[in-house]
Amino acid sequence: MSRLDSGQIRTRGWLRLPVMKGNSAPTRARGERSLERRDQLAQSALLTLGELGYARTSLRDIAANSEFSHEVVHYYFTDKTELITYCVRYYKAQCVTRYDDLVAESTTATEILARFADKLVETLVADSSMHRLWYDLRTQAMFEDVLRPDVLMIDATLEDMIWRVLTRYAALAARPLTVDSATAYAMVDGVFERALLRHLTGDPDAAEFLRDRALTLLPRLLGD
Amino acid sequence: MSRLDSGQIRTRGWLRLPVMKGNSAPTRARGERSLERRDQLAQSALLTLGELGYARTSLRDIAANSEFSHEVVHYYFTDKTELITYCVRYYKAQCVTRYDDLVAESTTATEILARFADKLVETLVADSSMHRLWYDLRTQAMFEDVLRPDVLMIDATLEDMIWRVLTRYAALAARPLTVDSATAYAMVDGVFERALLRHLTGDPDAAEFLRDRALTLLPRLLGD
DNA sequence: GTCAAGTCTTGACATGTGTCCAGGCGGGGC
DNA sequence: GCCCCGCCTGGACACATGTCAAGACTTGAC
Repeated sequence: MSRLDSGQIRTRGWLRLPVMKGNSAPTRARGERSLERRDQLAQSALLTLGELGYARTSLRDIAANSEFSHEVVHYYFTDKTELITYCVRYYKAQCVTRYDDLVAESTTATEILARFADKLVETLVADSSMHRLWYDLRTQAMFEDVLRPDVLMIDATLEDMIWRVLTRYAALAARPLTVDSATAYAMVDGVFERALLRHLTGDPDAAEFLRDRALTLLPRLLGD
Repeated sequence: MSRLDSGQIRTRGWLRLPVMKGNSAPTRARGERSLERRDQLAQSALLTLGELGYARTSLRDIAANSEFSHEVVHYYFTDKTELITYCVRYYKAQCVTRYDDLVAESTTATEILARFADKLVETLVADSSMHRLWYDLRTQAMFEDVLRPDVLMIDATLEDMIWRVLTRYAALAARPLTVDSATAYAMVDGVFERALLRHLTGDPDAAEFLRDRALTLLPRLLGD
C-alpha cells in the first residue's frame, strides 16, 4: 500500500534462465550467494505474509517490504507458488525444534509440564503472526492442491514435536499415555488455535487461558 | 486522483441510501421479495465460497454460479464485505442446530455418544465444503477486523452447541464433566478440523479416524 | 394506457496483480 | 583497454476485480 520504503539499497541477485537443461532442480542454485538470497527473500516474505495473510499478499508487497524490486522475486523463484512453498519449508525449519530444549533439559514431570506451558504462552504472544500464517496456509491447503504436500509434511512434523514432549512427560511421570499421537496433537492444537484467535482479538486473558488449559490437559492424557 | 474525491453523494435510489433515517437496518428490505433474493444470493454465494475459498472468490464468480448478472449482487448488498457477513450469518443459522435432535431424543449415554459420533462423520463427509469455508473464515478473522465480530459470535454459538451435547451426555451417564466449555469445544474442534483436512486430501480412513477419536475422547471428559 | 418505482443487464473505469521484456551496472577474464 | 555475463531495475502488457453509471425490462397503482 503505502510506499514506506526505507533505504532502497541496491543489491544483486538473479538466477533464472538455466531451466531448459537439467530440470530436476527447478531453479539452479548458481552460487551459494543465490541460496542466501532465496533465504533472505523468504525471510521478509514470511514477515509480510504474517501481516497480510496468504491470499492478500502480492509479490509487490513482499518486494516492497524487502530491499529489492518486485522483479527480483521472479529472478530467484520461477513462480509465486514456488516462493510460497519455499517459504513454508523455511518456516518449518525455524519452528519445529521449539520445544526440544525443554524436552532435553527437564528432569521432573512437573518441570516439563510447567516449561511447556510457559513456552506455549511465550510463542503465542511473540510469534502470533507466524502462527496465524500457519493456520492460514493449513486451511488454504483444504482448497489448493499445490499446498497440500508441504502442509501435510509440516503438520506431521508438528505432531511429532508434540509427541516428543508428551512421551518425555509420560516417562518422567512414570505413567502411560492413553492417547495416540494424532489425537493428542489435534487436541493441543485446537486449544492453541482458539487461544490465538482470542489473543489476536485483543483478549488479555488469552495467554492465561492457554496456560491453564495446557496445565490441566496434559495430565489428563496420562493413565493411572 | 480518482473522480470520487469529495462529497459525491451516491444517488442510488435502491436498497442503499436510507442510512439517514432509522439506521439500525443497514439495507432497507423493501419488499419481502428483497429478503428472499438476498437469501437466494447468499445460498449460491455459499456454494461458490465453499468451492473456491474466501479469498479466491470474486463477486463475478458468485454471480456466475447464480442465475443473475454480476451487478445484482451490488443491488442487494452495498459491499462485498456486507455480502460476506450476511452469508456467514446465513450459514450459522443452517448449521447450528445440527445436534439438537440427537440431544433431545437420546435416552442413554451410549446412545447419545454413538449418535454424536455418527453425526460428526456424516457432516464431515456431506458438508465438507461448508466446513472448510468456516475454517477459512475463522482464520481470515485473525487478519481482518471486519470478520471478527461475526466469527466470534458463531464460534461461541458452536461452543454452546457442543456444550449442550456434552452436558446431556454427562447427565445421561450420571457422571460430572471435568472440563469447561471452551476447552471441550477446542478439543473436539481440533480433532474435527484435522479429520477434515485428512478427508479432503482423499484419506479414506479420515471418517473412521474421526469416529474413533470421538468415541474415546468424550468419555475421557467425564469424571469418576 | 401511463407513469413511476423496483428490478436487472450491459458496458465501462480505475486499480491491482502476475509475468515478461529491454536495458543498466559492475566485476572478472582476455 | 574491452567484452561477456551474472545481478538487478523500471516499465509495460494482459488480465481480473470491485465499483459505478445509465439504460431496459417488469409490475402494479391510477
